[in-house]
Amino acid sequence: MARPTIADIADRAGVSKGAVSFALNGRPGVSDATRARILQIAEQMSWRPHSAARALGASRVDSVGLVIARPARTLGVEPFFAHLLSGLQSGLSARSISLQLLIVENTAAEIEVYRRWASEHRVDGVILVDLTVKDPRIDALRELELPAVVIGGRGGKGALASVWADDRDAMLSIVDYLAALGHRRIAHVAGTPNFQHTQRRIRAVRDAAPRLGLVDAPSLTTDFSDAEGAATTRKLLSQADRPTAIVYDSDVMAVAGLGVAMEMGVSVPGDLSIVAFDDSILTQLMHPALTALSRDTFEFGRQAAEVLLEVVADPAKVINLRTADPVLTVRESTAPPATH
Amino acid sequence: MARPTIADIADRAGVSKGAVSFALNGRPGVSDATRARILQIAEQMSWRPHSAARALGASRVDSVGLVIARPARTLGVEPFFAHLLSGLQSGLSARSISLQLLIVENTAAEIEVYRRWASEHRVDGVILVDLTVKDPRIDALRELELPAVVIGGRGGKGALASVWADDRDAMLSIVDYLAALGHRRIAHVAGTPNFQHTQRRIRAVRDAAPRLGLVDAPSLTTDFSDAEGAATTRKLLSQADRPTAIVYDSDVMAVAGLGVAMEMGVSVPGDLSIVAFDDSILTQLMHPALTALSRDTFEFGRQAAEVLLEVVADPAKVINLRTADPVLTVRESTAPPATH
DNA sequence: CTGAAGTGATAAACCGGTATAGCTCCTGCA
DNA sequence: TGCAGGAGCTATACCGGTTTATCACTTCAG
Repeated sequence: MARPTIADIADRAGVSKGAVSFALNGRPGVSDATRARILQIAEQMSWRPHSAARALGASRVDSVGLVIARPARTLGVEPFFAHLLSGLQSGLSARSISLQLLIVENTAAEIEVYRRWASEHRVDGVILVDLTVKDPRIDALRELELPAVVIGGRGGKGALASVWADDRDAMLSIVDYLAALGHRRIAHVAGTPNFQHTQRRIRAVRDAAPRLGLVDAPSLTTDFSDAEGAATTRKLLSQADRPTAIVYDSDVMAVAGLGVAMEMGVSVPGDLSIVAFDDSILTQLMHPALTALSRDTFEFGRQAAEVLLEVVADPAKVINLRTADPVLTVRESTAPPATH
Repeated sequence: MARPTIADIADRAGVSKGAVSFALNGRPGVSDATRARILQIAEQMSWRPHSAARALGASRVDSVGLVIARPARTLGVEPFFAHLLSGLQSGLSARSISLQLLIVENTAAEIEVYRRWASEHRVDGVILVDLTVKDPRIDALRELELPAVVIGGRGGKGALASVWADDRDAMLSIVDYLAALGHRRIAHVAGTPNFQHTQRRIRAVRDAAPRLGLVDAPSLTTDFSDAEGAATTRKLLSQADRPTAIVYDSDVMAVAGLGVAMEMGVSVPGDLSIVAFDDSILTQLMHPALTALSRDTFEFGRQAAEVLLEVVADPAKVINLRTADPVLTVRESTAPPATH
């Protein structure tokens, strides 16, 4: 017999389909002896529930979705998503819930996917990444009544559950460290301005500047690409009063920045300190290796999965979980500024 | 009405459920007029099929799976999977088939996933990557009767469909180019020896050596990590007769190798030419930018998706599709060897 | 004029589970 | 002795589609 159904098990055990269902789902209604017998037969026939049948009856599909709205070209270089995925799966596998992944070009397409998933009952809930200012996805998901958890930002006014890290504190820890080394001209090469976390990081730099006596602390926004990271660095290093330290919002941009420094004959960390707001193997492949802020992205994903499952189980619940703070891993790209 | 079913549509149209099903699936049994009316009502009620219900009835779930058996840590740096995913989706989205992604630690876990997916009817077929010599997954999938397409290798003796690129020709194009530049001492830092493509590349180097008059052409295997890439490079460059050119099986190892060369005072491309057997943004971030073999991974994924859908539709079909040959993108890391 | 074939539809079975109403014992208590 | 109540199980409806058997009716060939 290729793929046994509960009817087959019921036959063999000499009981009804209902009894088998009760036994397999650990609910009352069968004696311990019968339950044991049924479980043994199921095991022996290597029975597994047909996911579609279960979904149809129980109106849950044991599957959650993740849509990433970024051009594929910029993906993959950053290990962020790979780690996040692993973490998510680790959190989901406990209850053997599967993950649907979709990469789309933009937010409009992403919302369209949610709409389709909701109407086709393909997922029980979704995970939101790259939260933007006034993010249209929040309203869309609420309207669709699709359970969701936001990663890396707050889910709007009491709307969606979220798992977030404190970007502000993280950025402050970087700027504090650089200031302690003696830097007073610190620049910030930021990401896309419409991302919430970009805004928070920019604000953190701006707010810290007076307290630390920074002469100048500009935040320049980019599109997160290596090209703009390089171009912005070139601009910064061409100024009369060039910064003695630059903080990059991503490791890719930091690497691009390092390349520009070398190309312009600016020594790192002698003339310029570099910090990446994100860690990966990239930062360690460089010479000098880059000082970077390490986040436990795997754990991040794991927690997000758990929160999502809670929200799926009880959509009324609103959870805002703050994860462990990221830590600054100091390597070779930071040093006190040259005295002149 | 939140989520209309075909019964609702049938009510409104004044026909039976069956007629609605026929109309929506474009099969005979209803008149053109009725069909048009039903389609219009469905559209107006923004009806979408309930995926589980359809799966249960039609015994296909419109979903395929991809399992990647690699530690998450080594993923993500290479954009290979991100591009492959996008390509796969592009090929699947046409028939709105969704993709299940799972990252696991090893092949045993991967096979376990296939077993589960098959018995739970979660996917119609799977995509296999990282084919090894005597790959146990092939037999497992055949036994499970799960349609599959192999990416980057042949699917065994007439067993599984495959989409593959010619690694041998690609490697030859690299070695030919280096030999034409004048290099006679060429080393090959290969990946894991149990991967089929590693074997093919090693064989290609070995076979080409006599024809090109290479003095020495060792292939050294690694675990694909930056650490082993660096260590192997260190060993090669410490030899009395060090190679004047090194070909790396991955871009990450090539970057690590470049770092070692710099650290040992070996100038690139003056004293050493470097080629990466895989392209990505990484190679372009370096100084010098690395000469690399570019493959159209997106297209690769798209074709794999199409082949898989054909195999799902007709499991008896065996397709072996050879994709476009990769091309060598020459950048700054290759030059004729120094004369001494 | 009759029978065969074709068209456009319906009703009902079915896919493989879950949920529920109801039935049969058995036990305990008044 | 009677009856409430619970344990243990069965029968059946149901989820939302697909598929098949069947049927009424038209058309057309013989």
